[in-house]
Amino acid sequence: MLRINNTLTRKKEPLKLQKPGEVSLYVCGATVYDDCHIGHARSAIIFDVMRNYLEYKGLSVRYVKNYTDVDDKIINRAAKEKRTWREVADEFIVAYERDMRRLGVKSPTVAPKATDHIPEMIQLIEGLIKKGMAYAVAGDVYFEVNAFEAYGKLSHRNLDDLRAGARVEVDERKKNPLDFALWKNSKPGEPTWESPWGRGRPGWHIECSAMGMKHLGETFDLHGGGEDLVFPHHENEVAQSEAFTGKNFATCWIHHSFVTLDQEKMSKSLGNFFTVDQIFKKSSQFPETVVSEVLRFYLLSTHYRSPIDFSNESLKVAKSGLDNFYVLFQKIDELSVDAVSVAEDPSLEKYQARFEAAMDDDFNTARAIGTLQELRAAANQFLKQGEYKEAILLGKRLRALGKVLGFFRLTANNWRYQSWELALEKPEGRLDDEKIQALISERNLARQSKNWGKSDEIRKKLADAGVIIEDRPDGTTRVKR
RNA sequence: GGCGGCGUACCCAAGUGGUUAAGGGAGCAGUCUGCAAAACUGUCAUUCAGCGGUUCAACUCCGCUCGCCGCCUCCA
Repeated sequence: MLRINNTLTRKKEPLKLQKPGEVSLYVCGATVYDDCHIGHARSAIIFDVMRNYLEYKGLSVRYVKNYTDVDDKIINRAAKEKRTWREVADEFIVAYERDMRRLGVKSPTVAPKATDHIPEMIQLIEGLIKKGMAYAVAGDVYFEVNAFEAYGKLSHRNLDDLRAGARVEVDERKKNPLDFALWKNSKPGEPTWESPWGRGRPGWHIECSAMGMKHLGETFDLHGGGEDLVFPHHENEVAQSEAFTGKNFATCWIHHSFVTLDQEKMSKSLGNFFTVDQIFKKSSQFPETVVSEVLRFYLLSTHYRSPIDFSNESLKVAKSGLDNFYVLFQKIDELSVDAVSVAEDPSLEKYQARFEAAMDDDFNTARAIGTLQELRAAANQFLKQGEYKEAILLGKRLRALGKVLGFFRLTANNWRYQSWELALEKPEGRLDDEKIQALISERNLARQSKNWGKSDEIRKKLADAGVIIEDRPDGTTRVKR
């Protein structure tokens, strides 16, 4: 049974669904004002894996991940670059989608944009005013936190503790300094829409409530995002949504931890981040799928609620971990045994069971990867012992389970075996298949005449071009690029 | 100041109130090999930041200390 850590209760709870067999999942996506960095990649990959696993378990997942395309940062960037806010937002939506594609992240069921939901937001705000939960002041509308008695239940804080004013600018027009804007009177040059309170634009939190309710209904099973969104973003979403509907906004809240750099949170404001695009550009001699799997392997090798430190060394380790799997696949591919004729062997079920037990325990991908590695070792043992059918079966199972995590999307032939250090060096002249084969034939002739000097020279030449060769016992040569 | 998290071998990282503390990387030894690589085998924490307490039994529960980090302002 799948259990998930719920921020609301701070406990692992069994997944509870409103409709059997169907999961509604809402994730706060990106505010599109810049390229996304590894931290965003972590978020996207974690929820992609959760979604995959839910589907693997036979559930149908309706996954909504939004774009916040109206926001101060977008407006500021546009002003700085003398462009329209729309141009900026569109540019980074395209960039985000490009990065998701490269990362192998599947598209959500719906990817709504905030600006396509202005009428829904206005409706929500009007409802809140009518209920006495919000008030308008000179073109702005604020949510009144004192009117919502459960305020703080998600982030486990109470209004007294929050001691407003400590870090928030006090606005005399607010009844409570923690009251937050649902609607903002806009200044000249800013995006604006007609509203009952004059021309203006939405506040930060309301878009998620509006989009979520529209695409998933008033209550969703799962709502996720980064740890830093717990307060105030998600707390405010809970307040405004539940004040409006009188129902729970989400049954279970999932929050993941950060990617750090030298132990410090990677963030735009600190400037200590690597963008996804940078990583792909820096390692352009590897096919994108290879880089993508390396990033995934690295990001999933730590549980999602623990911070993970980013370094080239970690990527190197992830790369060699994947190499070992692909070497196995390559060896299995070389077998002449017909896989189709191989019957399932129930004794191999245990590996799958362990994988599932790990994933059922709050999506413990680190442990799940451990079970894949055990499975790999077992398959290698079978190969060593000449039990090819068992090896093939395990290989198939390995690929199937790896798929849930987004691994093994390549054939063994298309994987690249160079170690990760090469990724940060300039690309060497590449050899095409024909040249490689010619060199190998030449080397094999040299080997036959025991001309080891020449043989090693050719090996070196191939290695310099990024081609690794291994001699098999039968005298043939395995090529690893 | 308030709330929360973390500290496991050289590195990364799981984990449990009680027979062997996953797995990976690196290292070392061996099998194999012209060499190399891969794979396989063995080895690599009597110990889980420190100190107390609860318990028949704790690394796992409680308290304190030290260190690191996050949120309380935009942030995945």
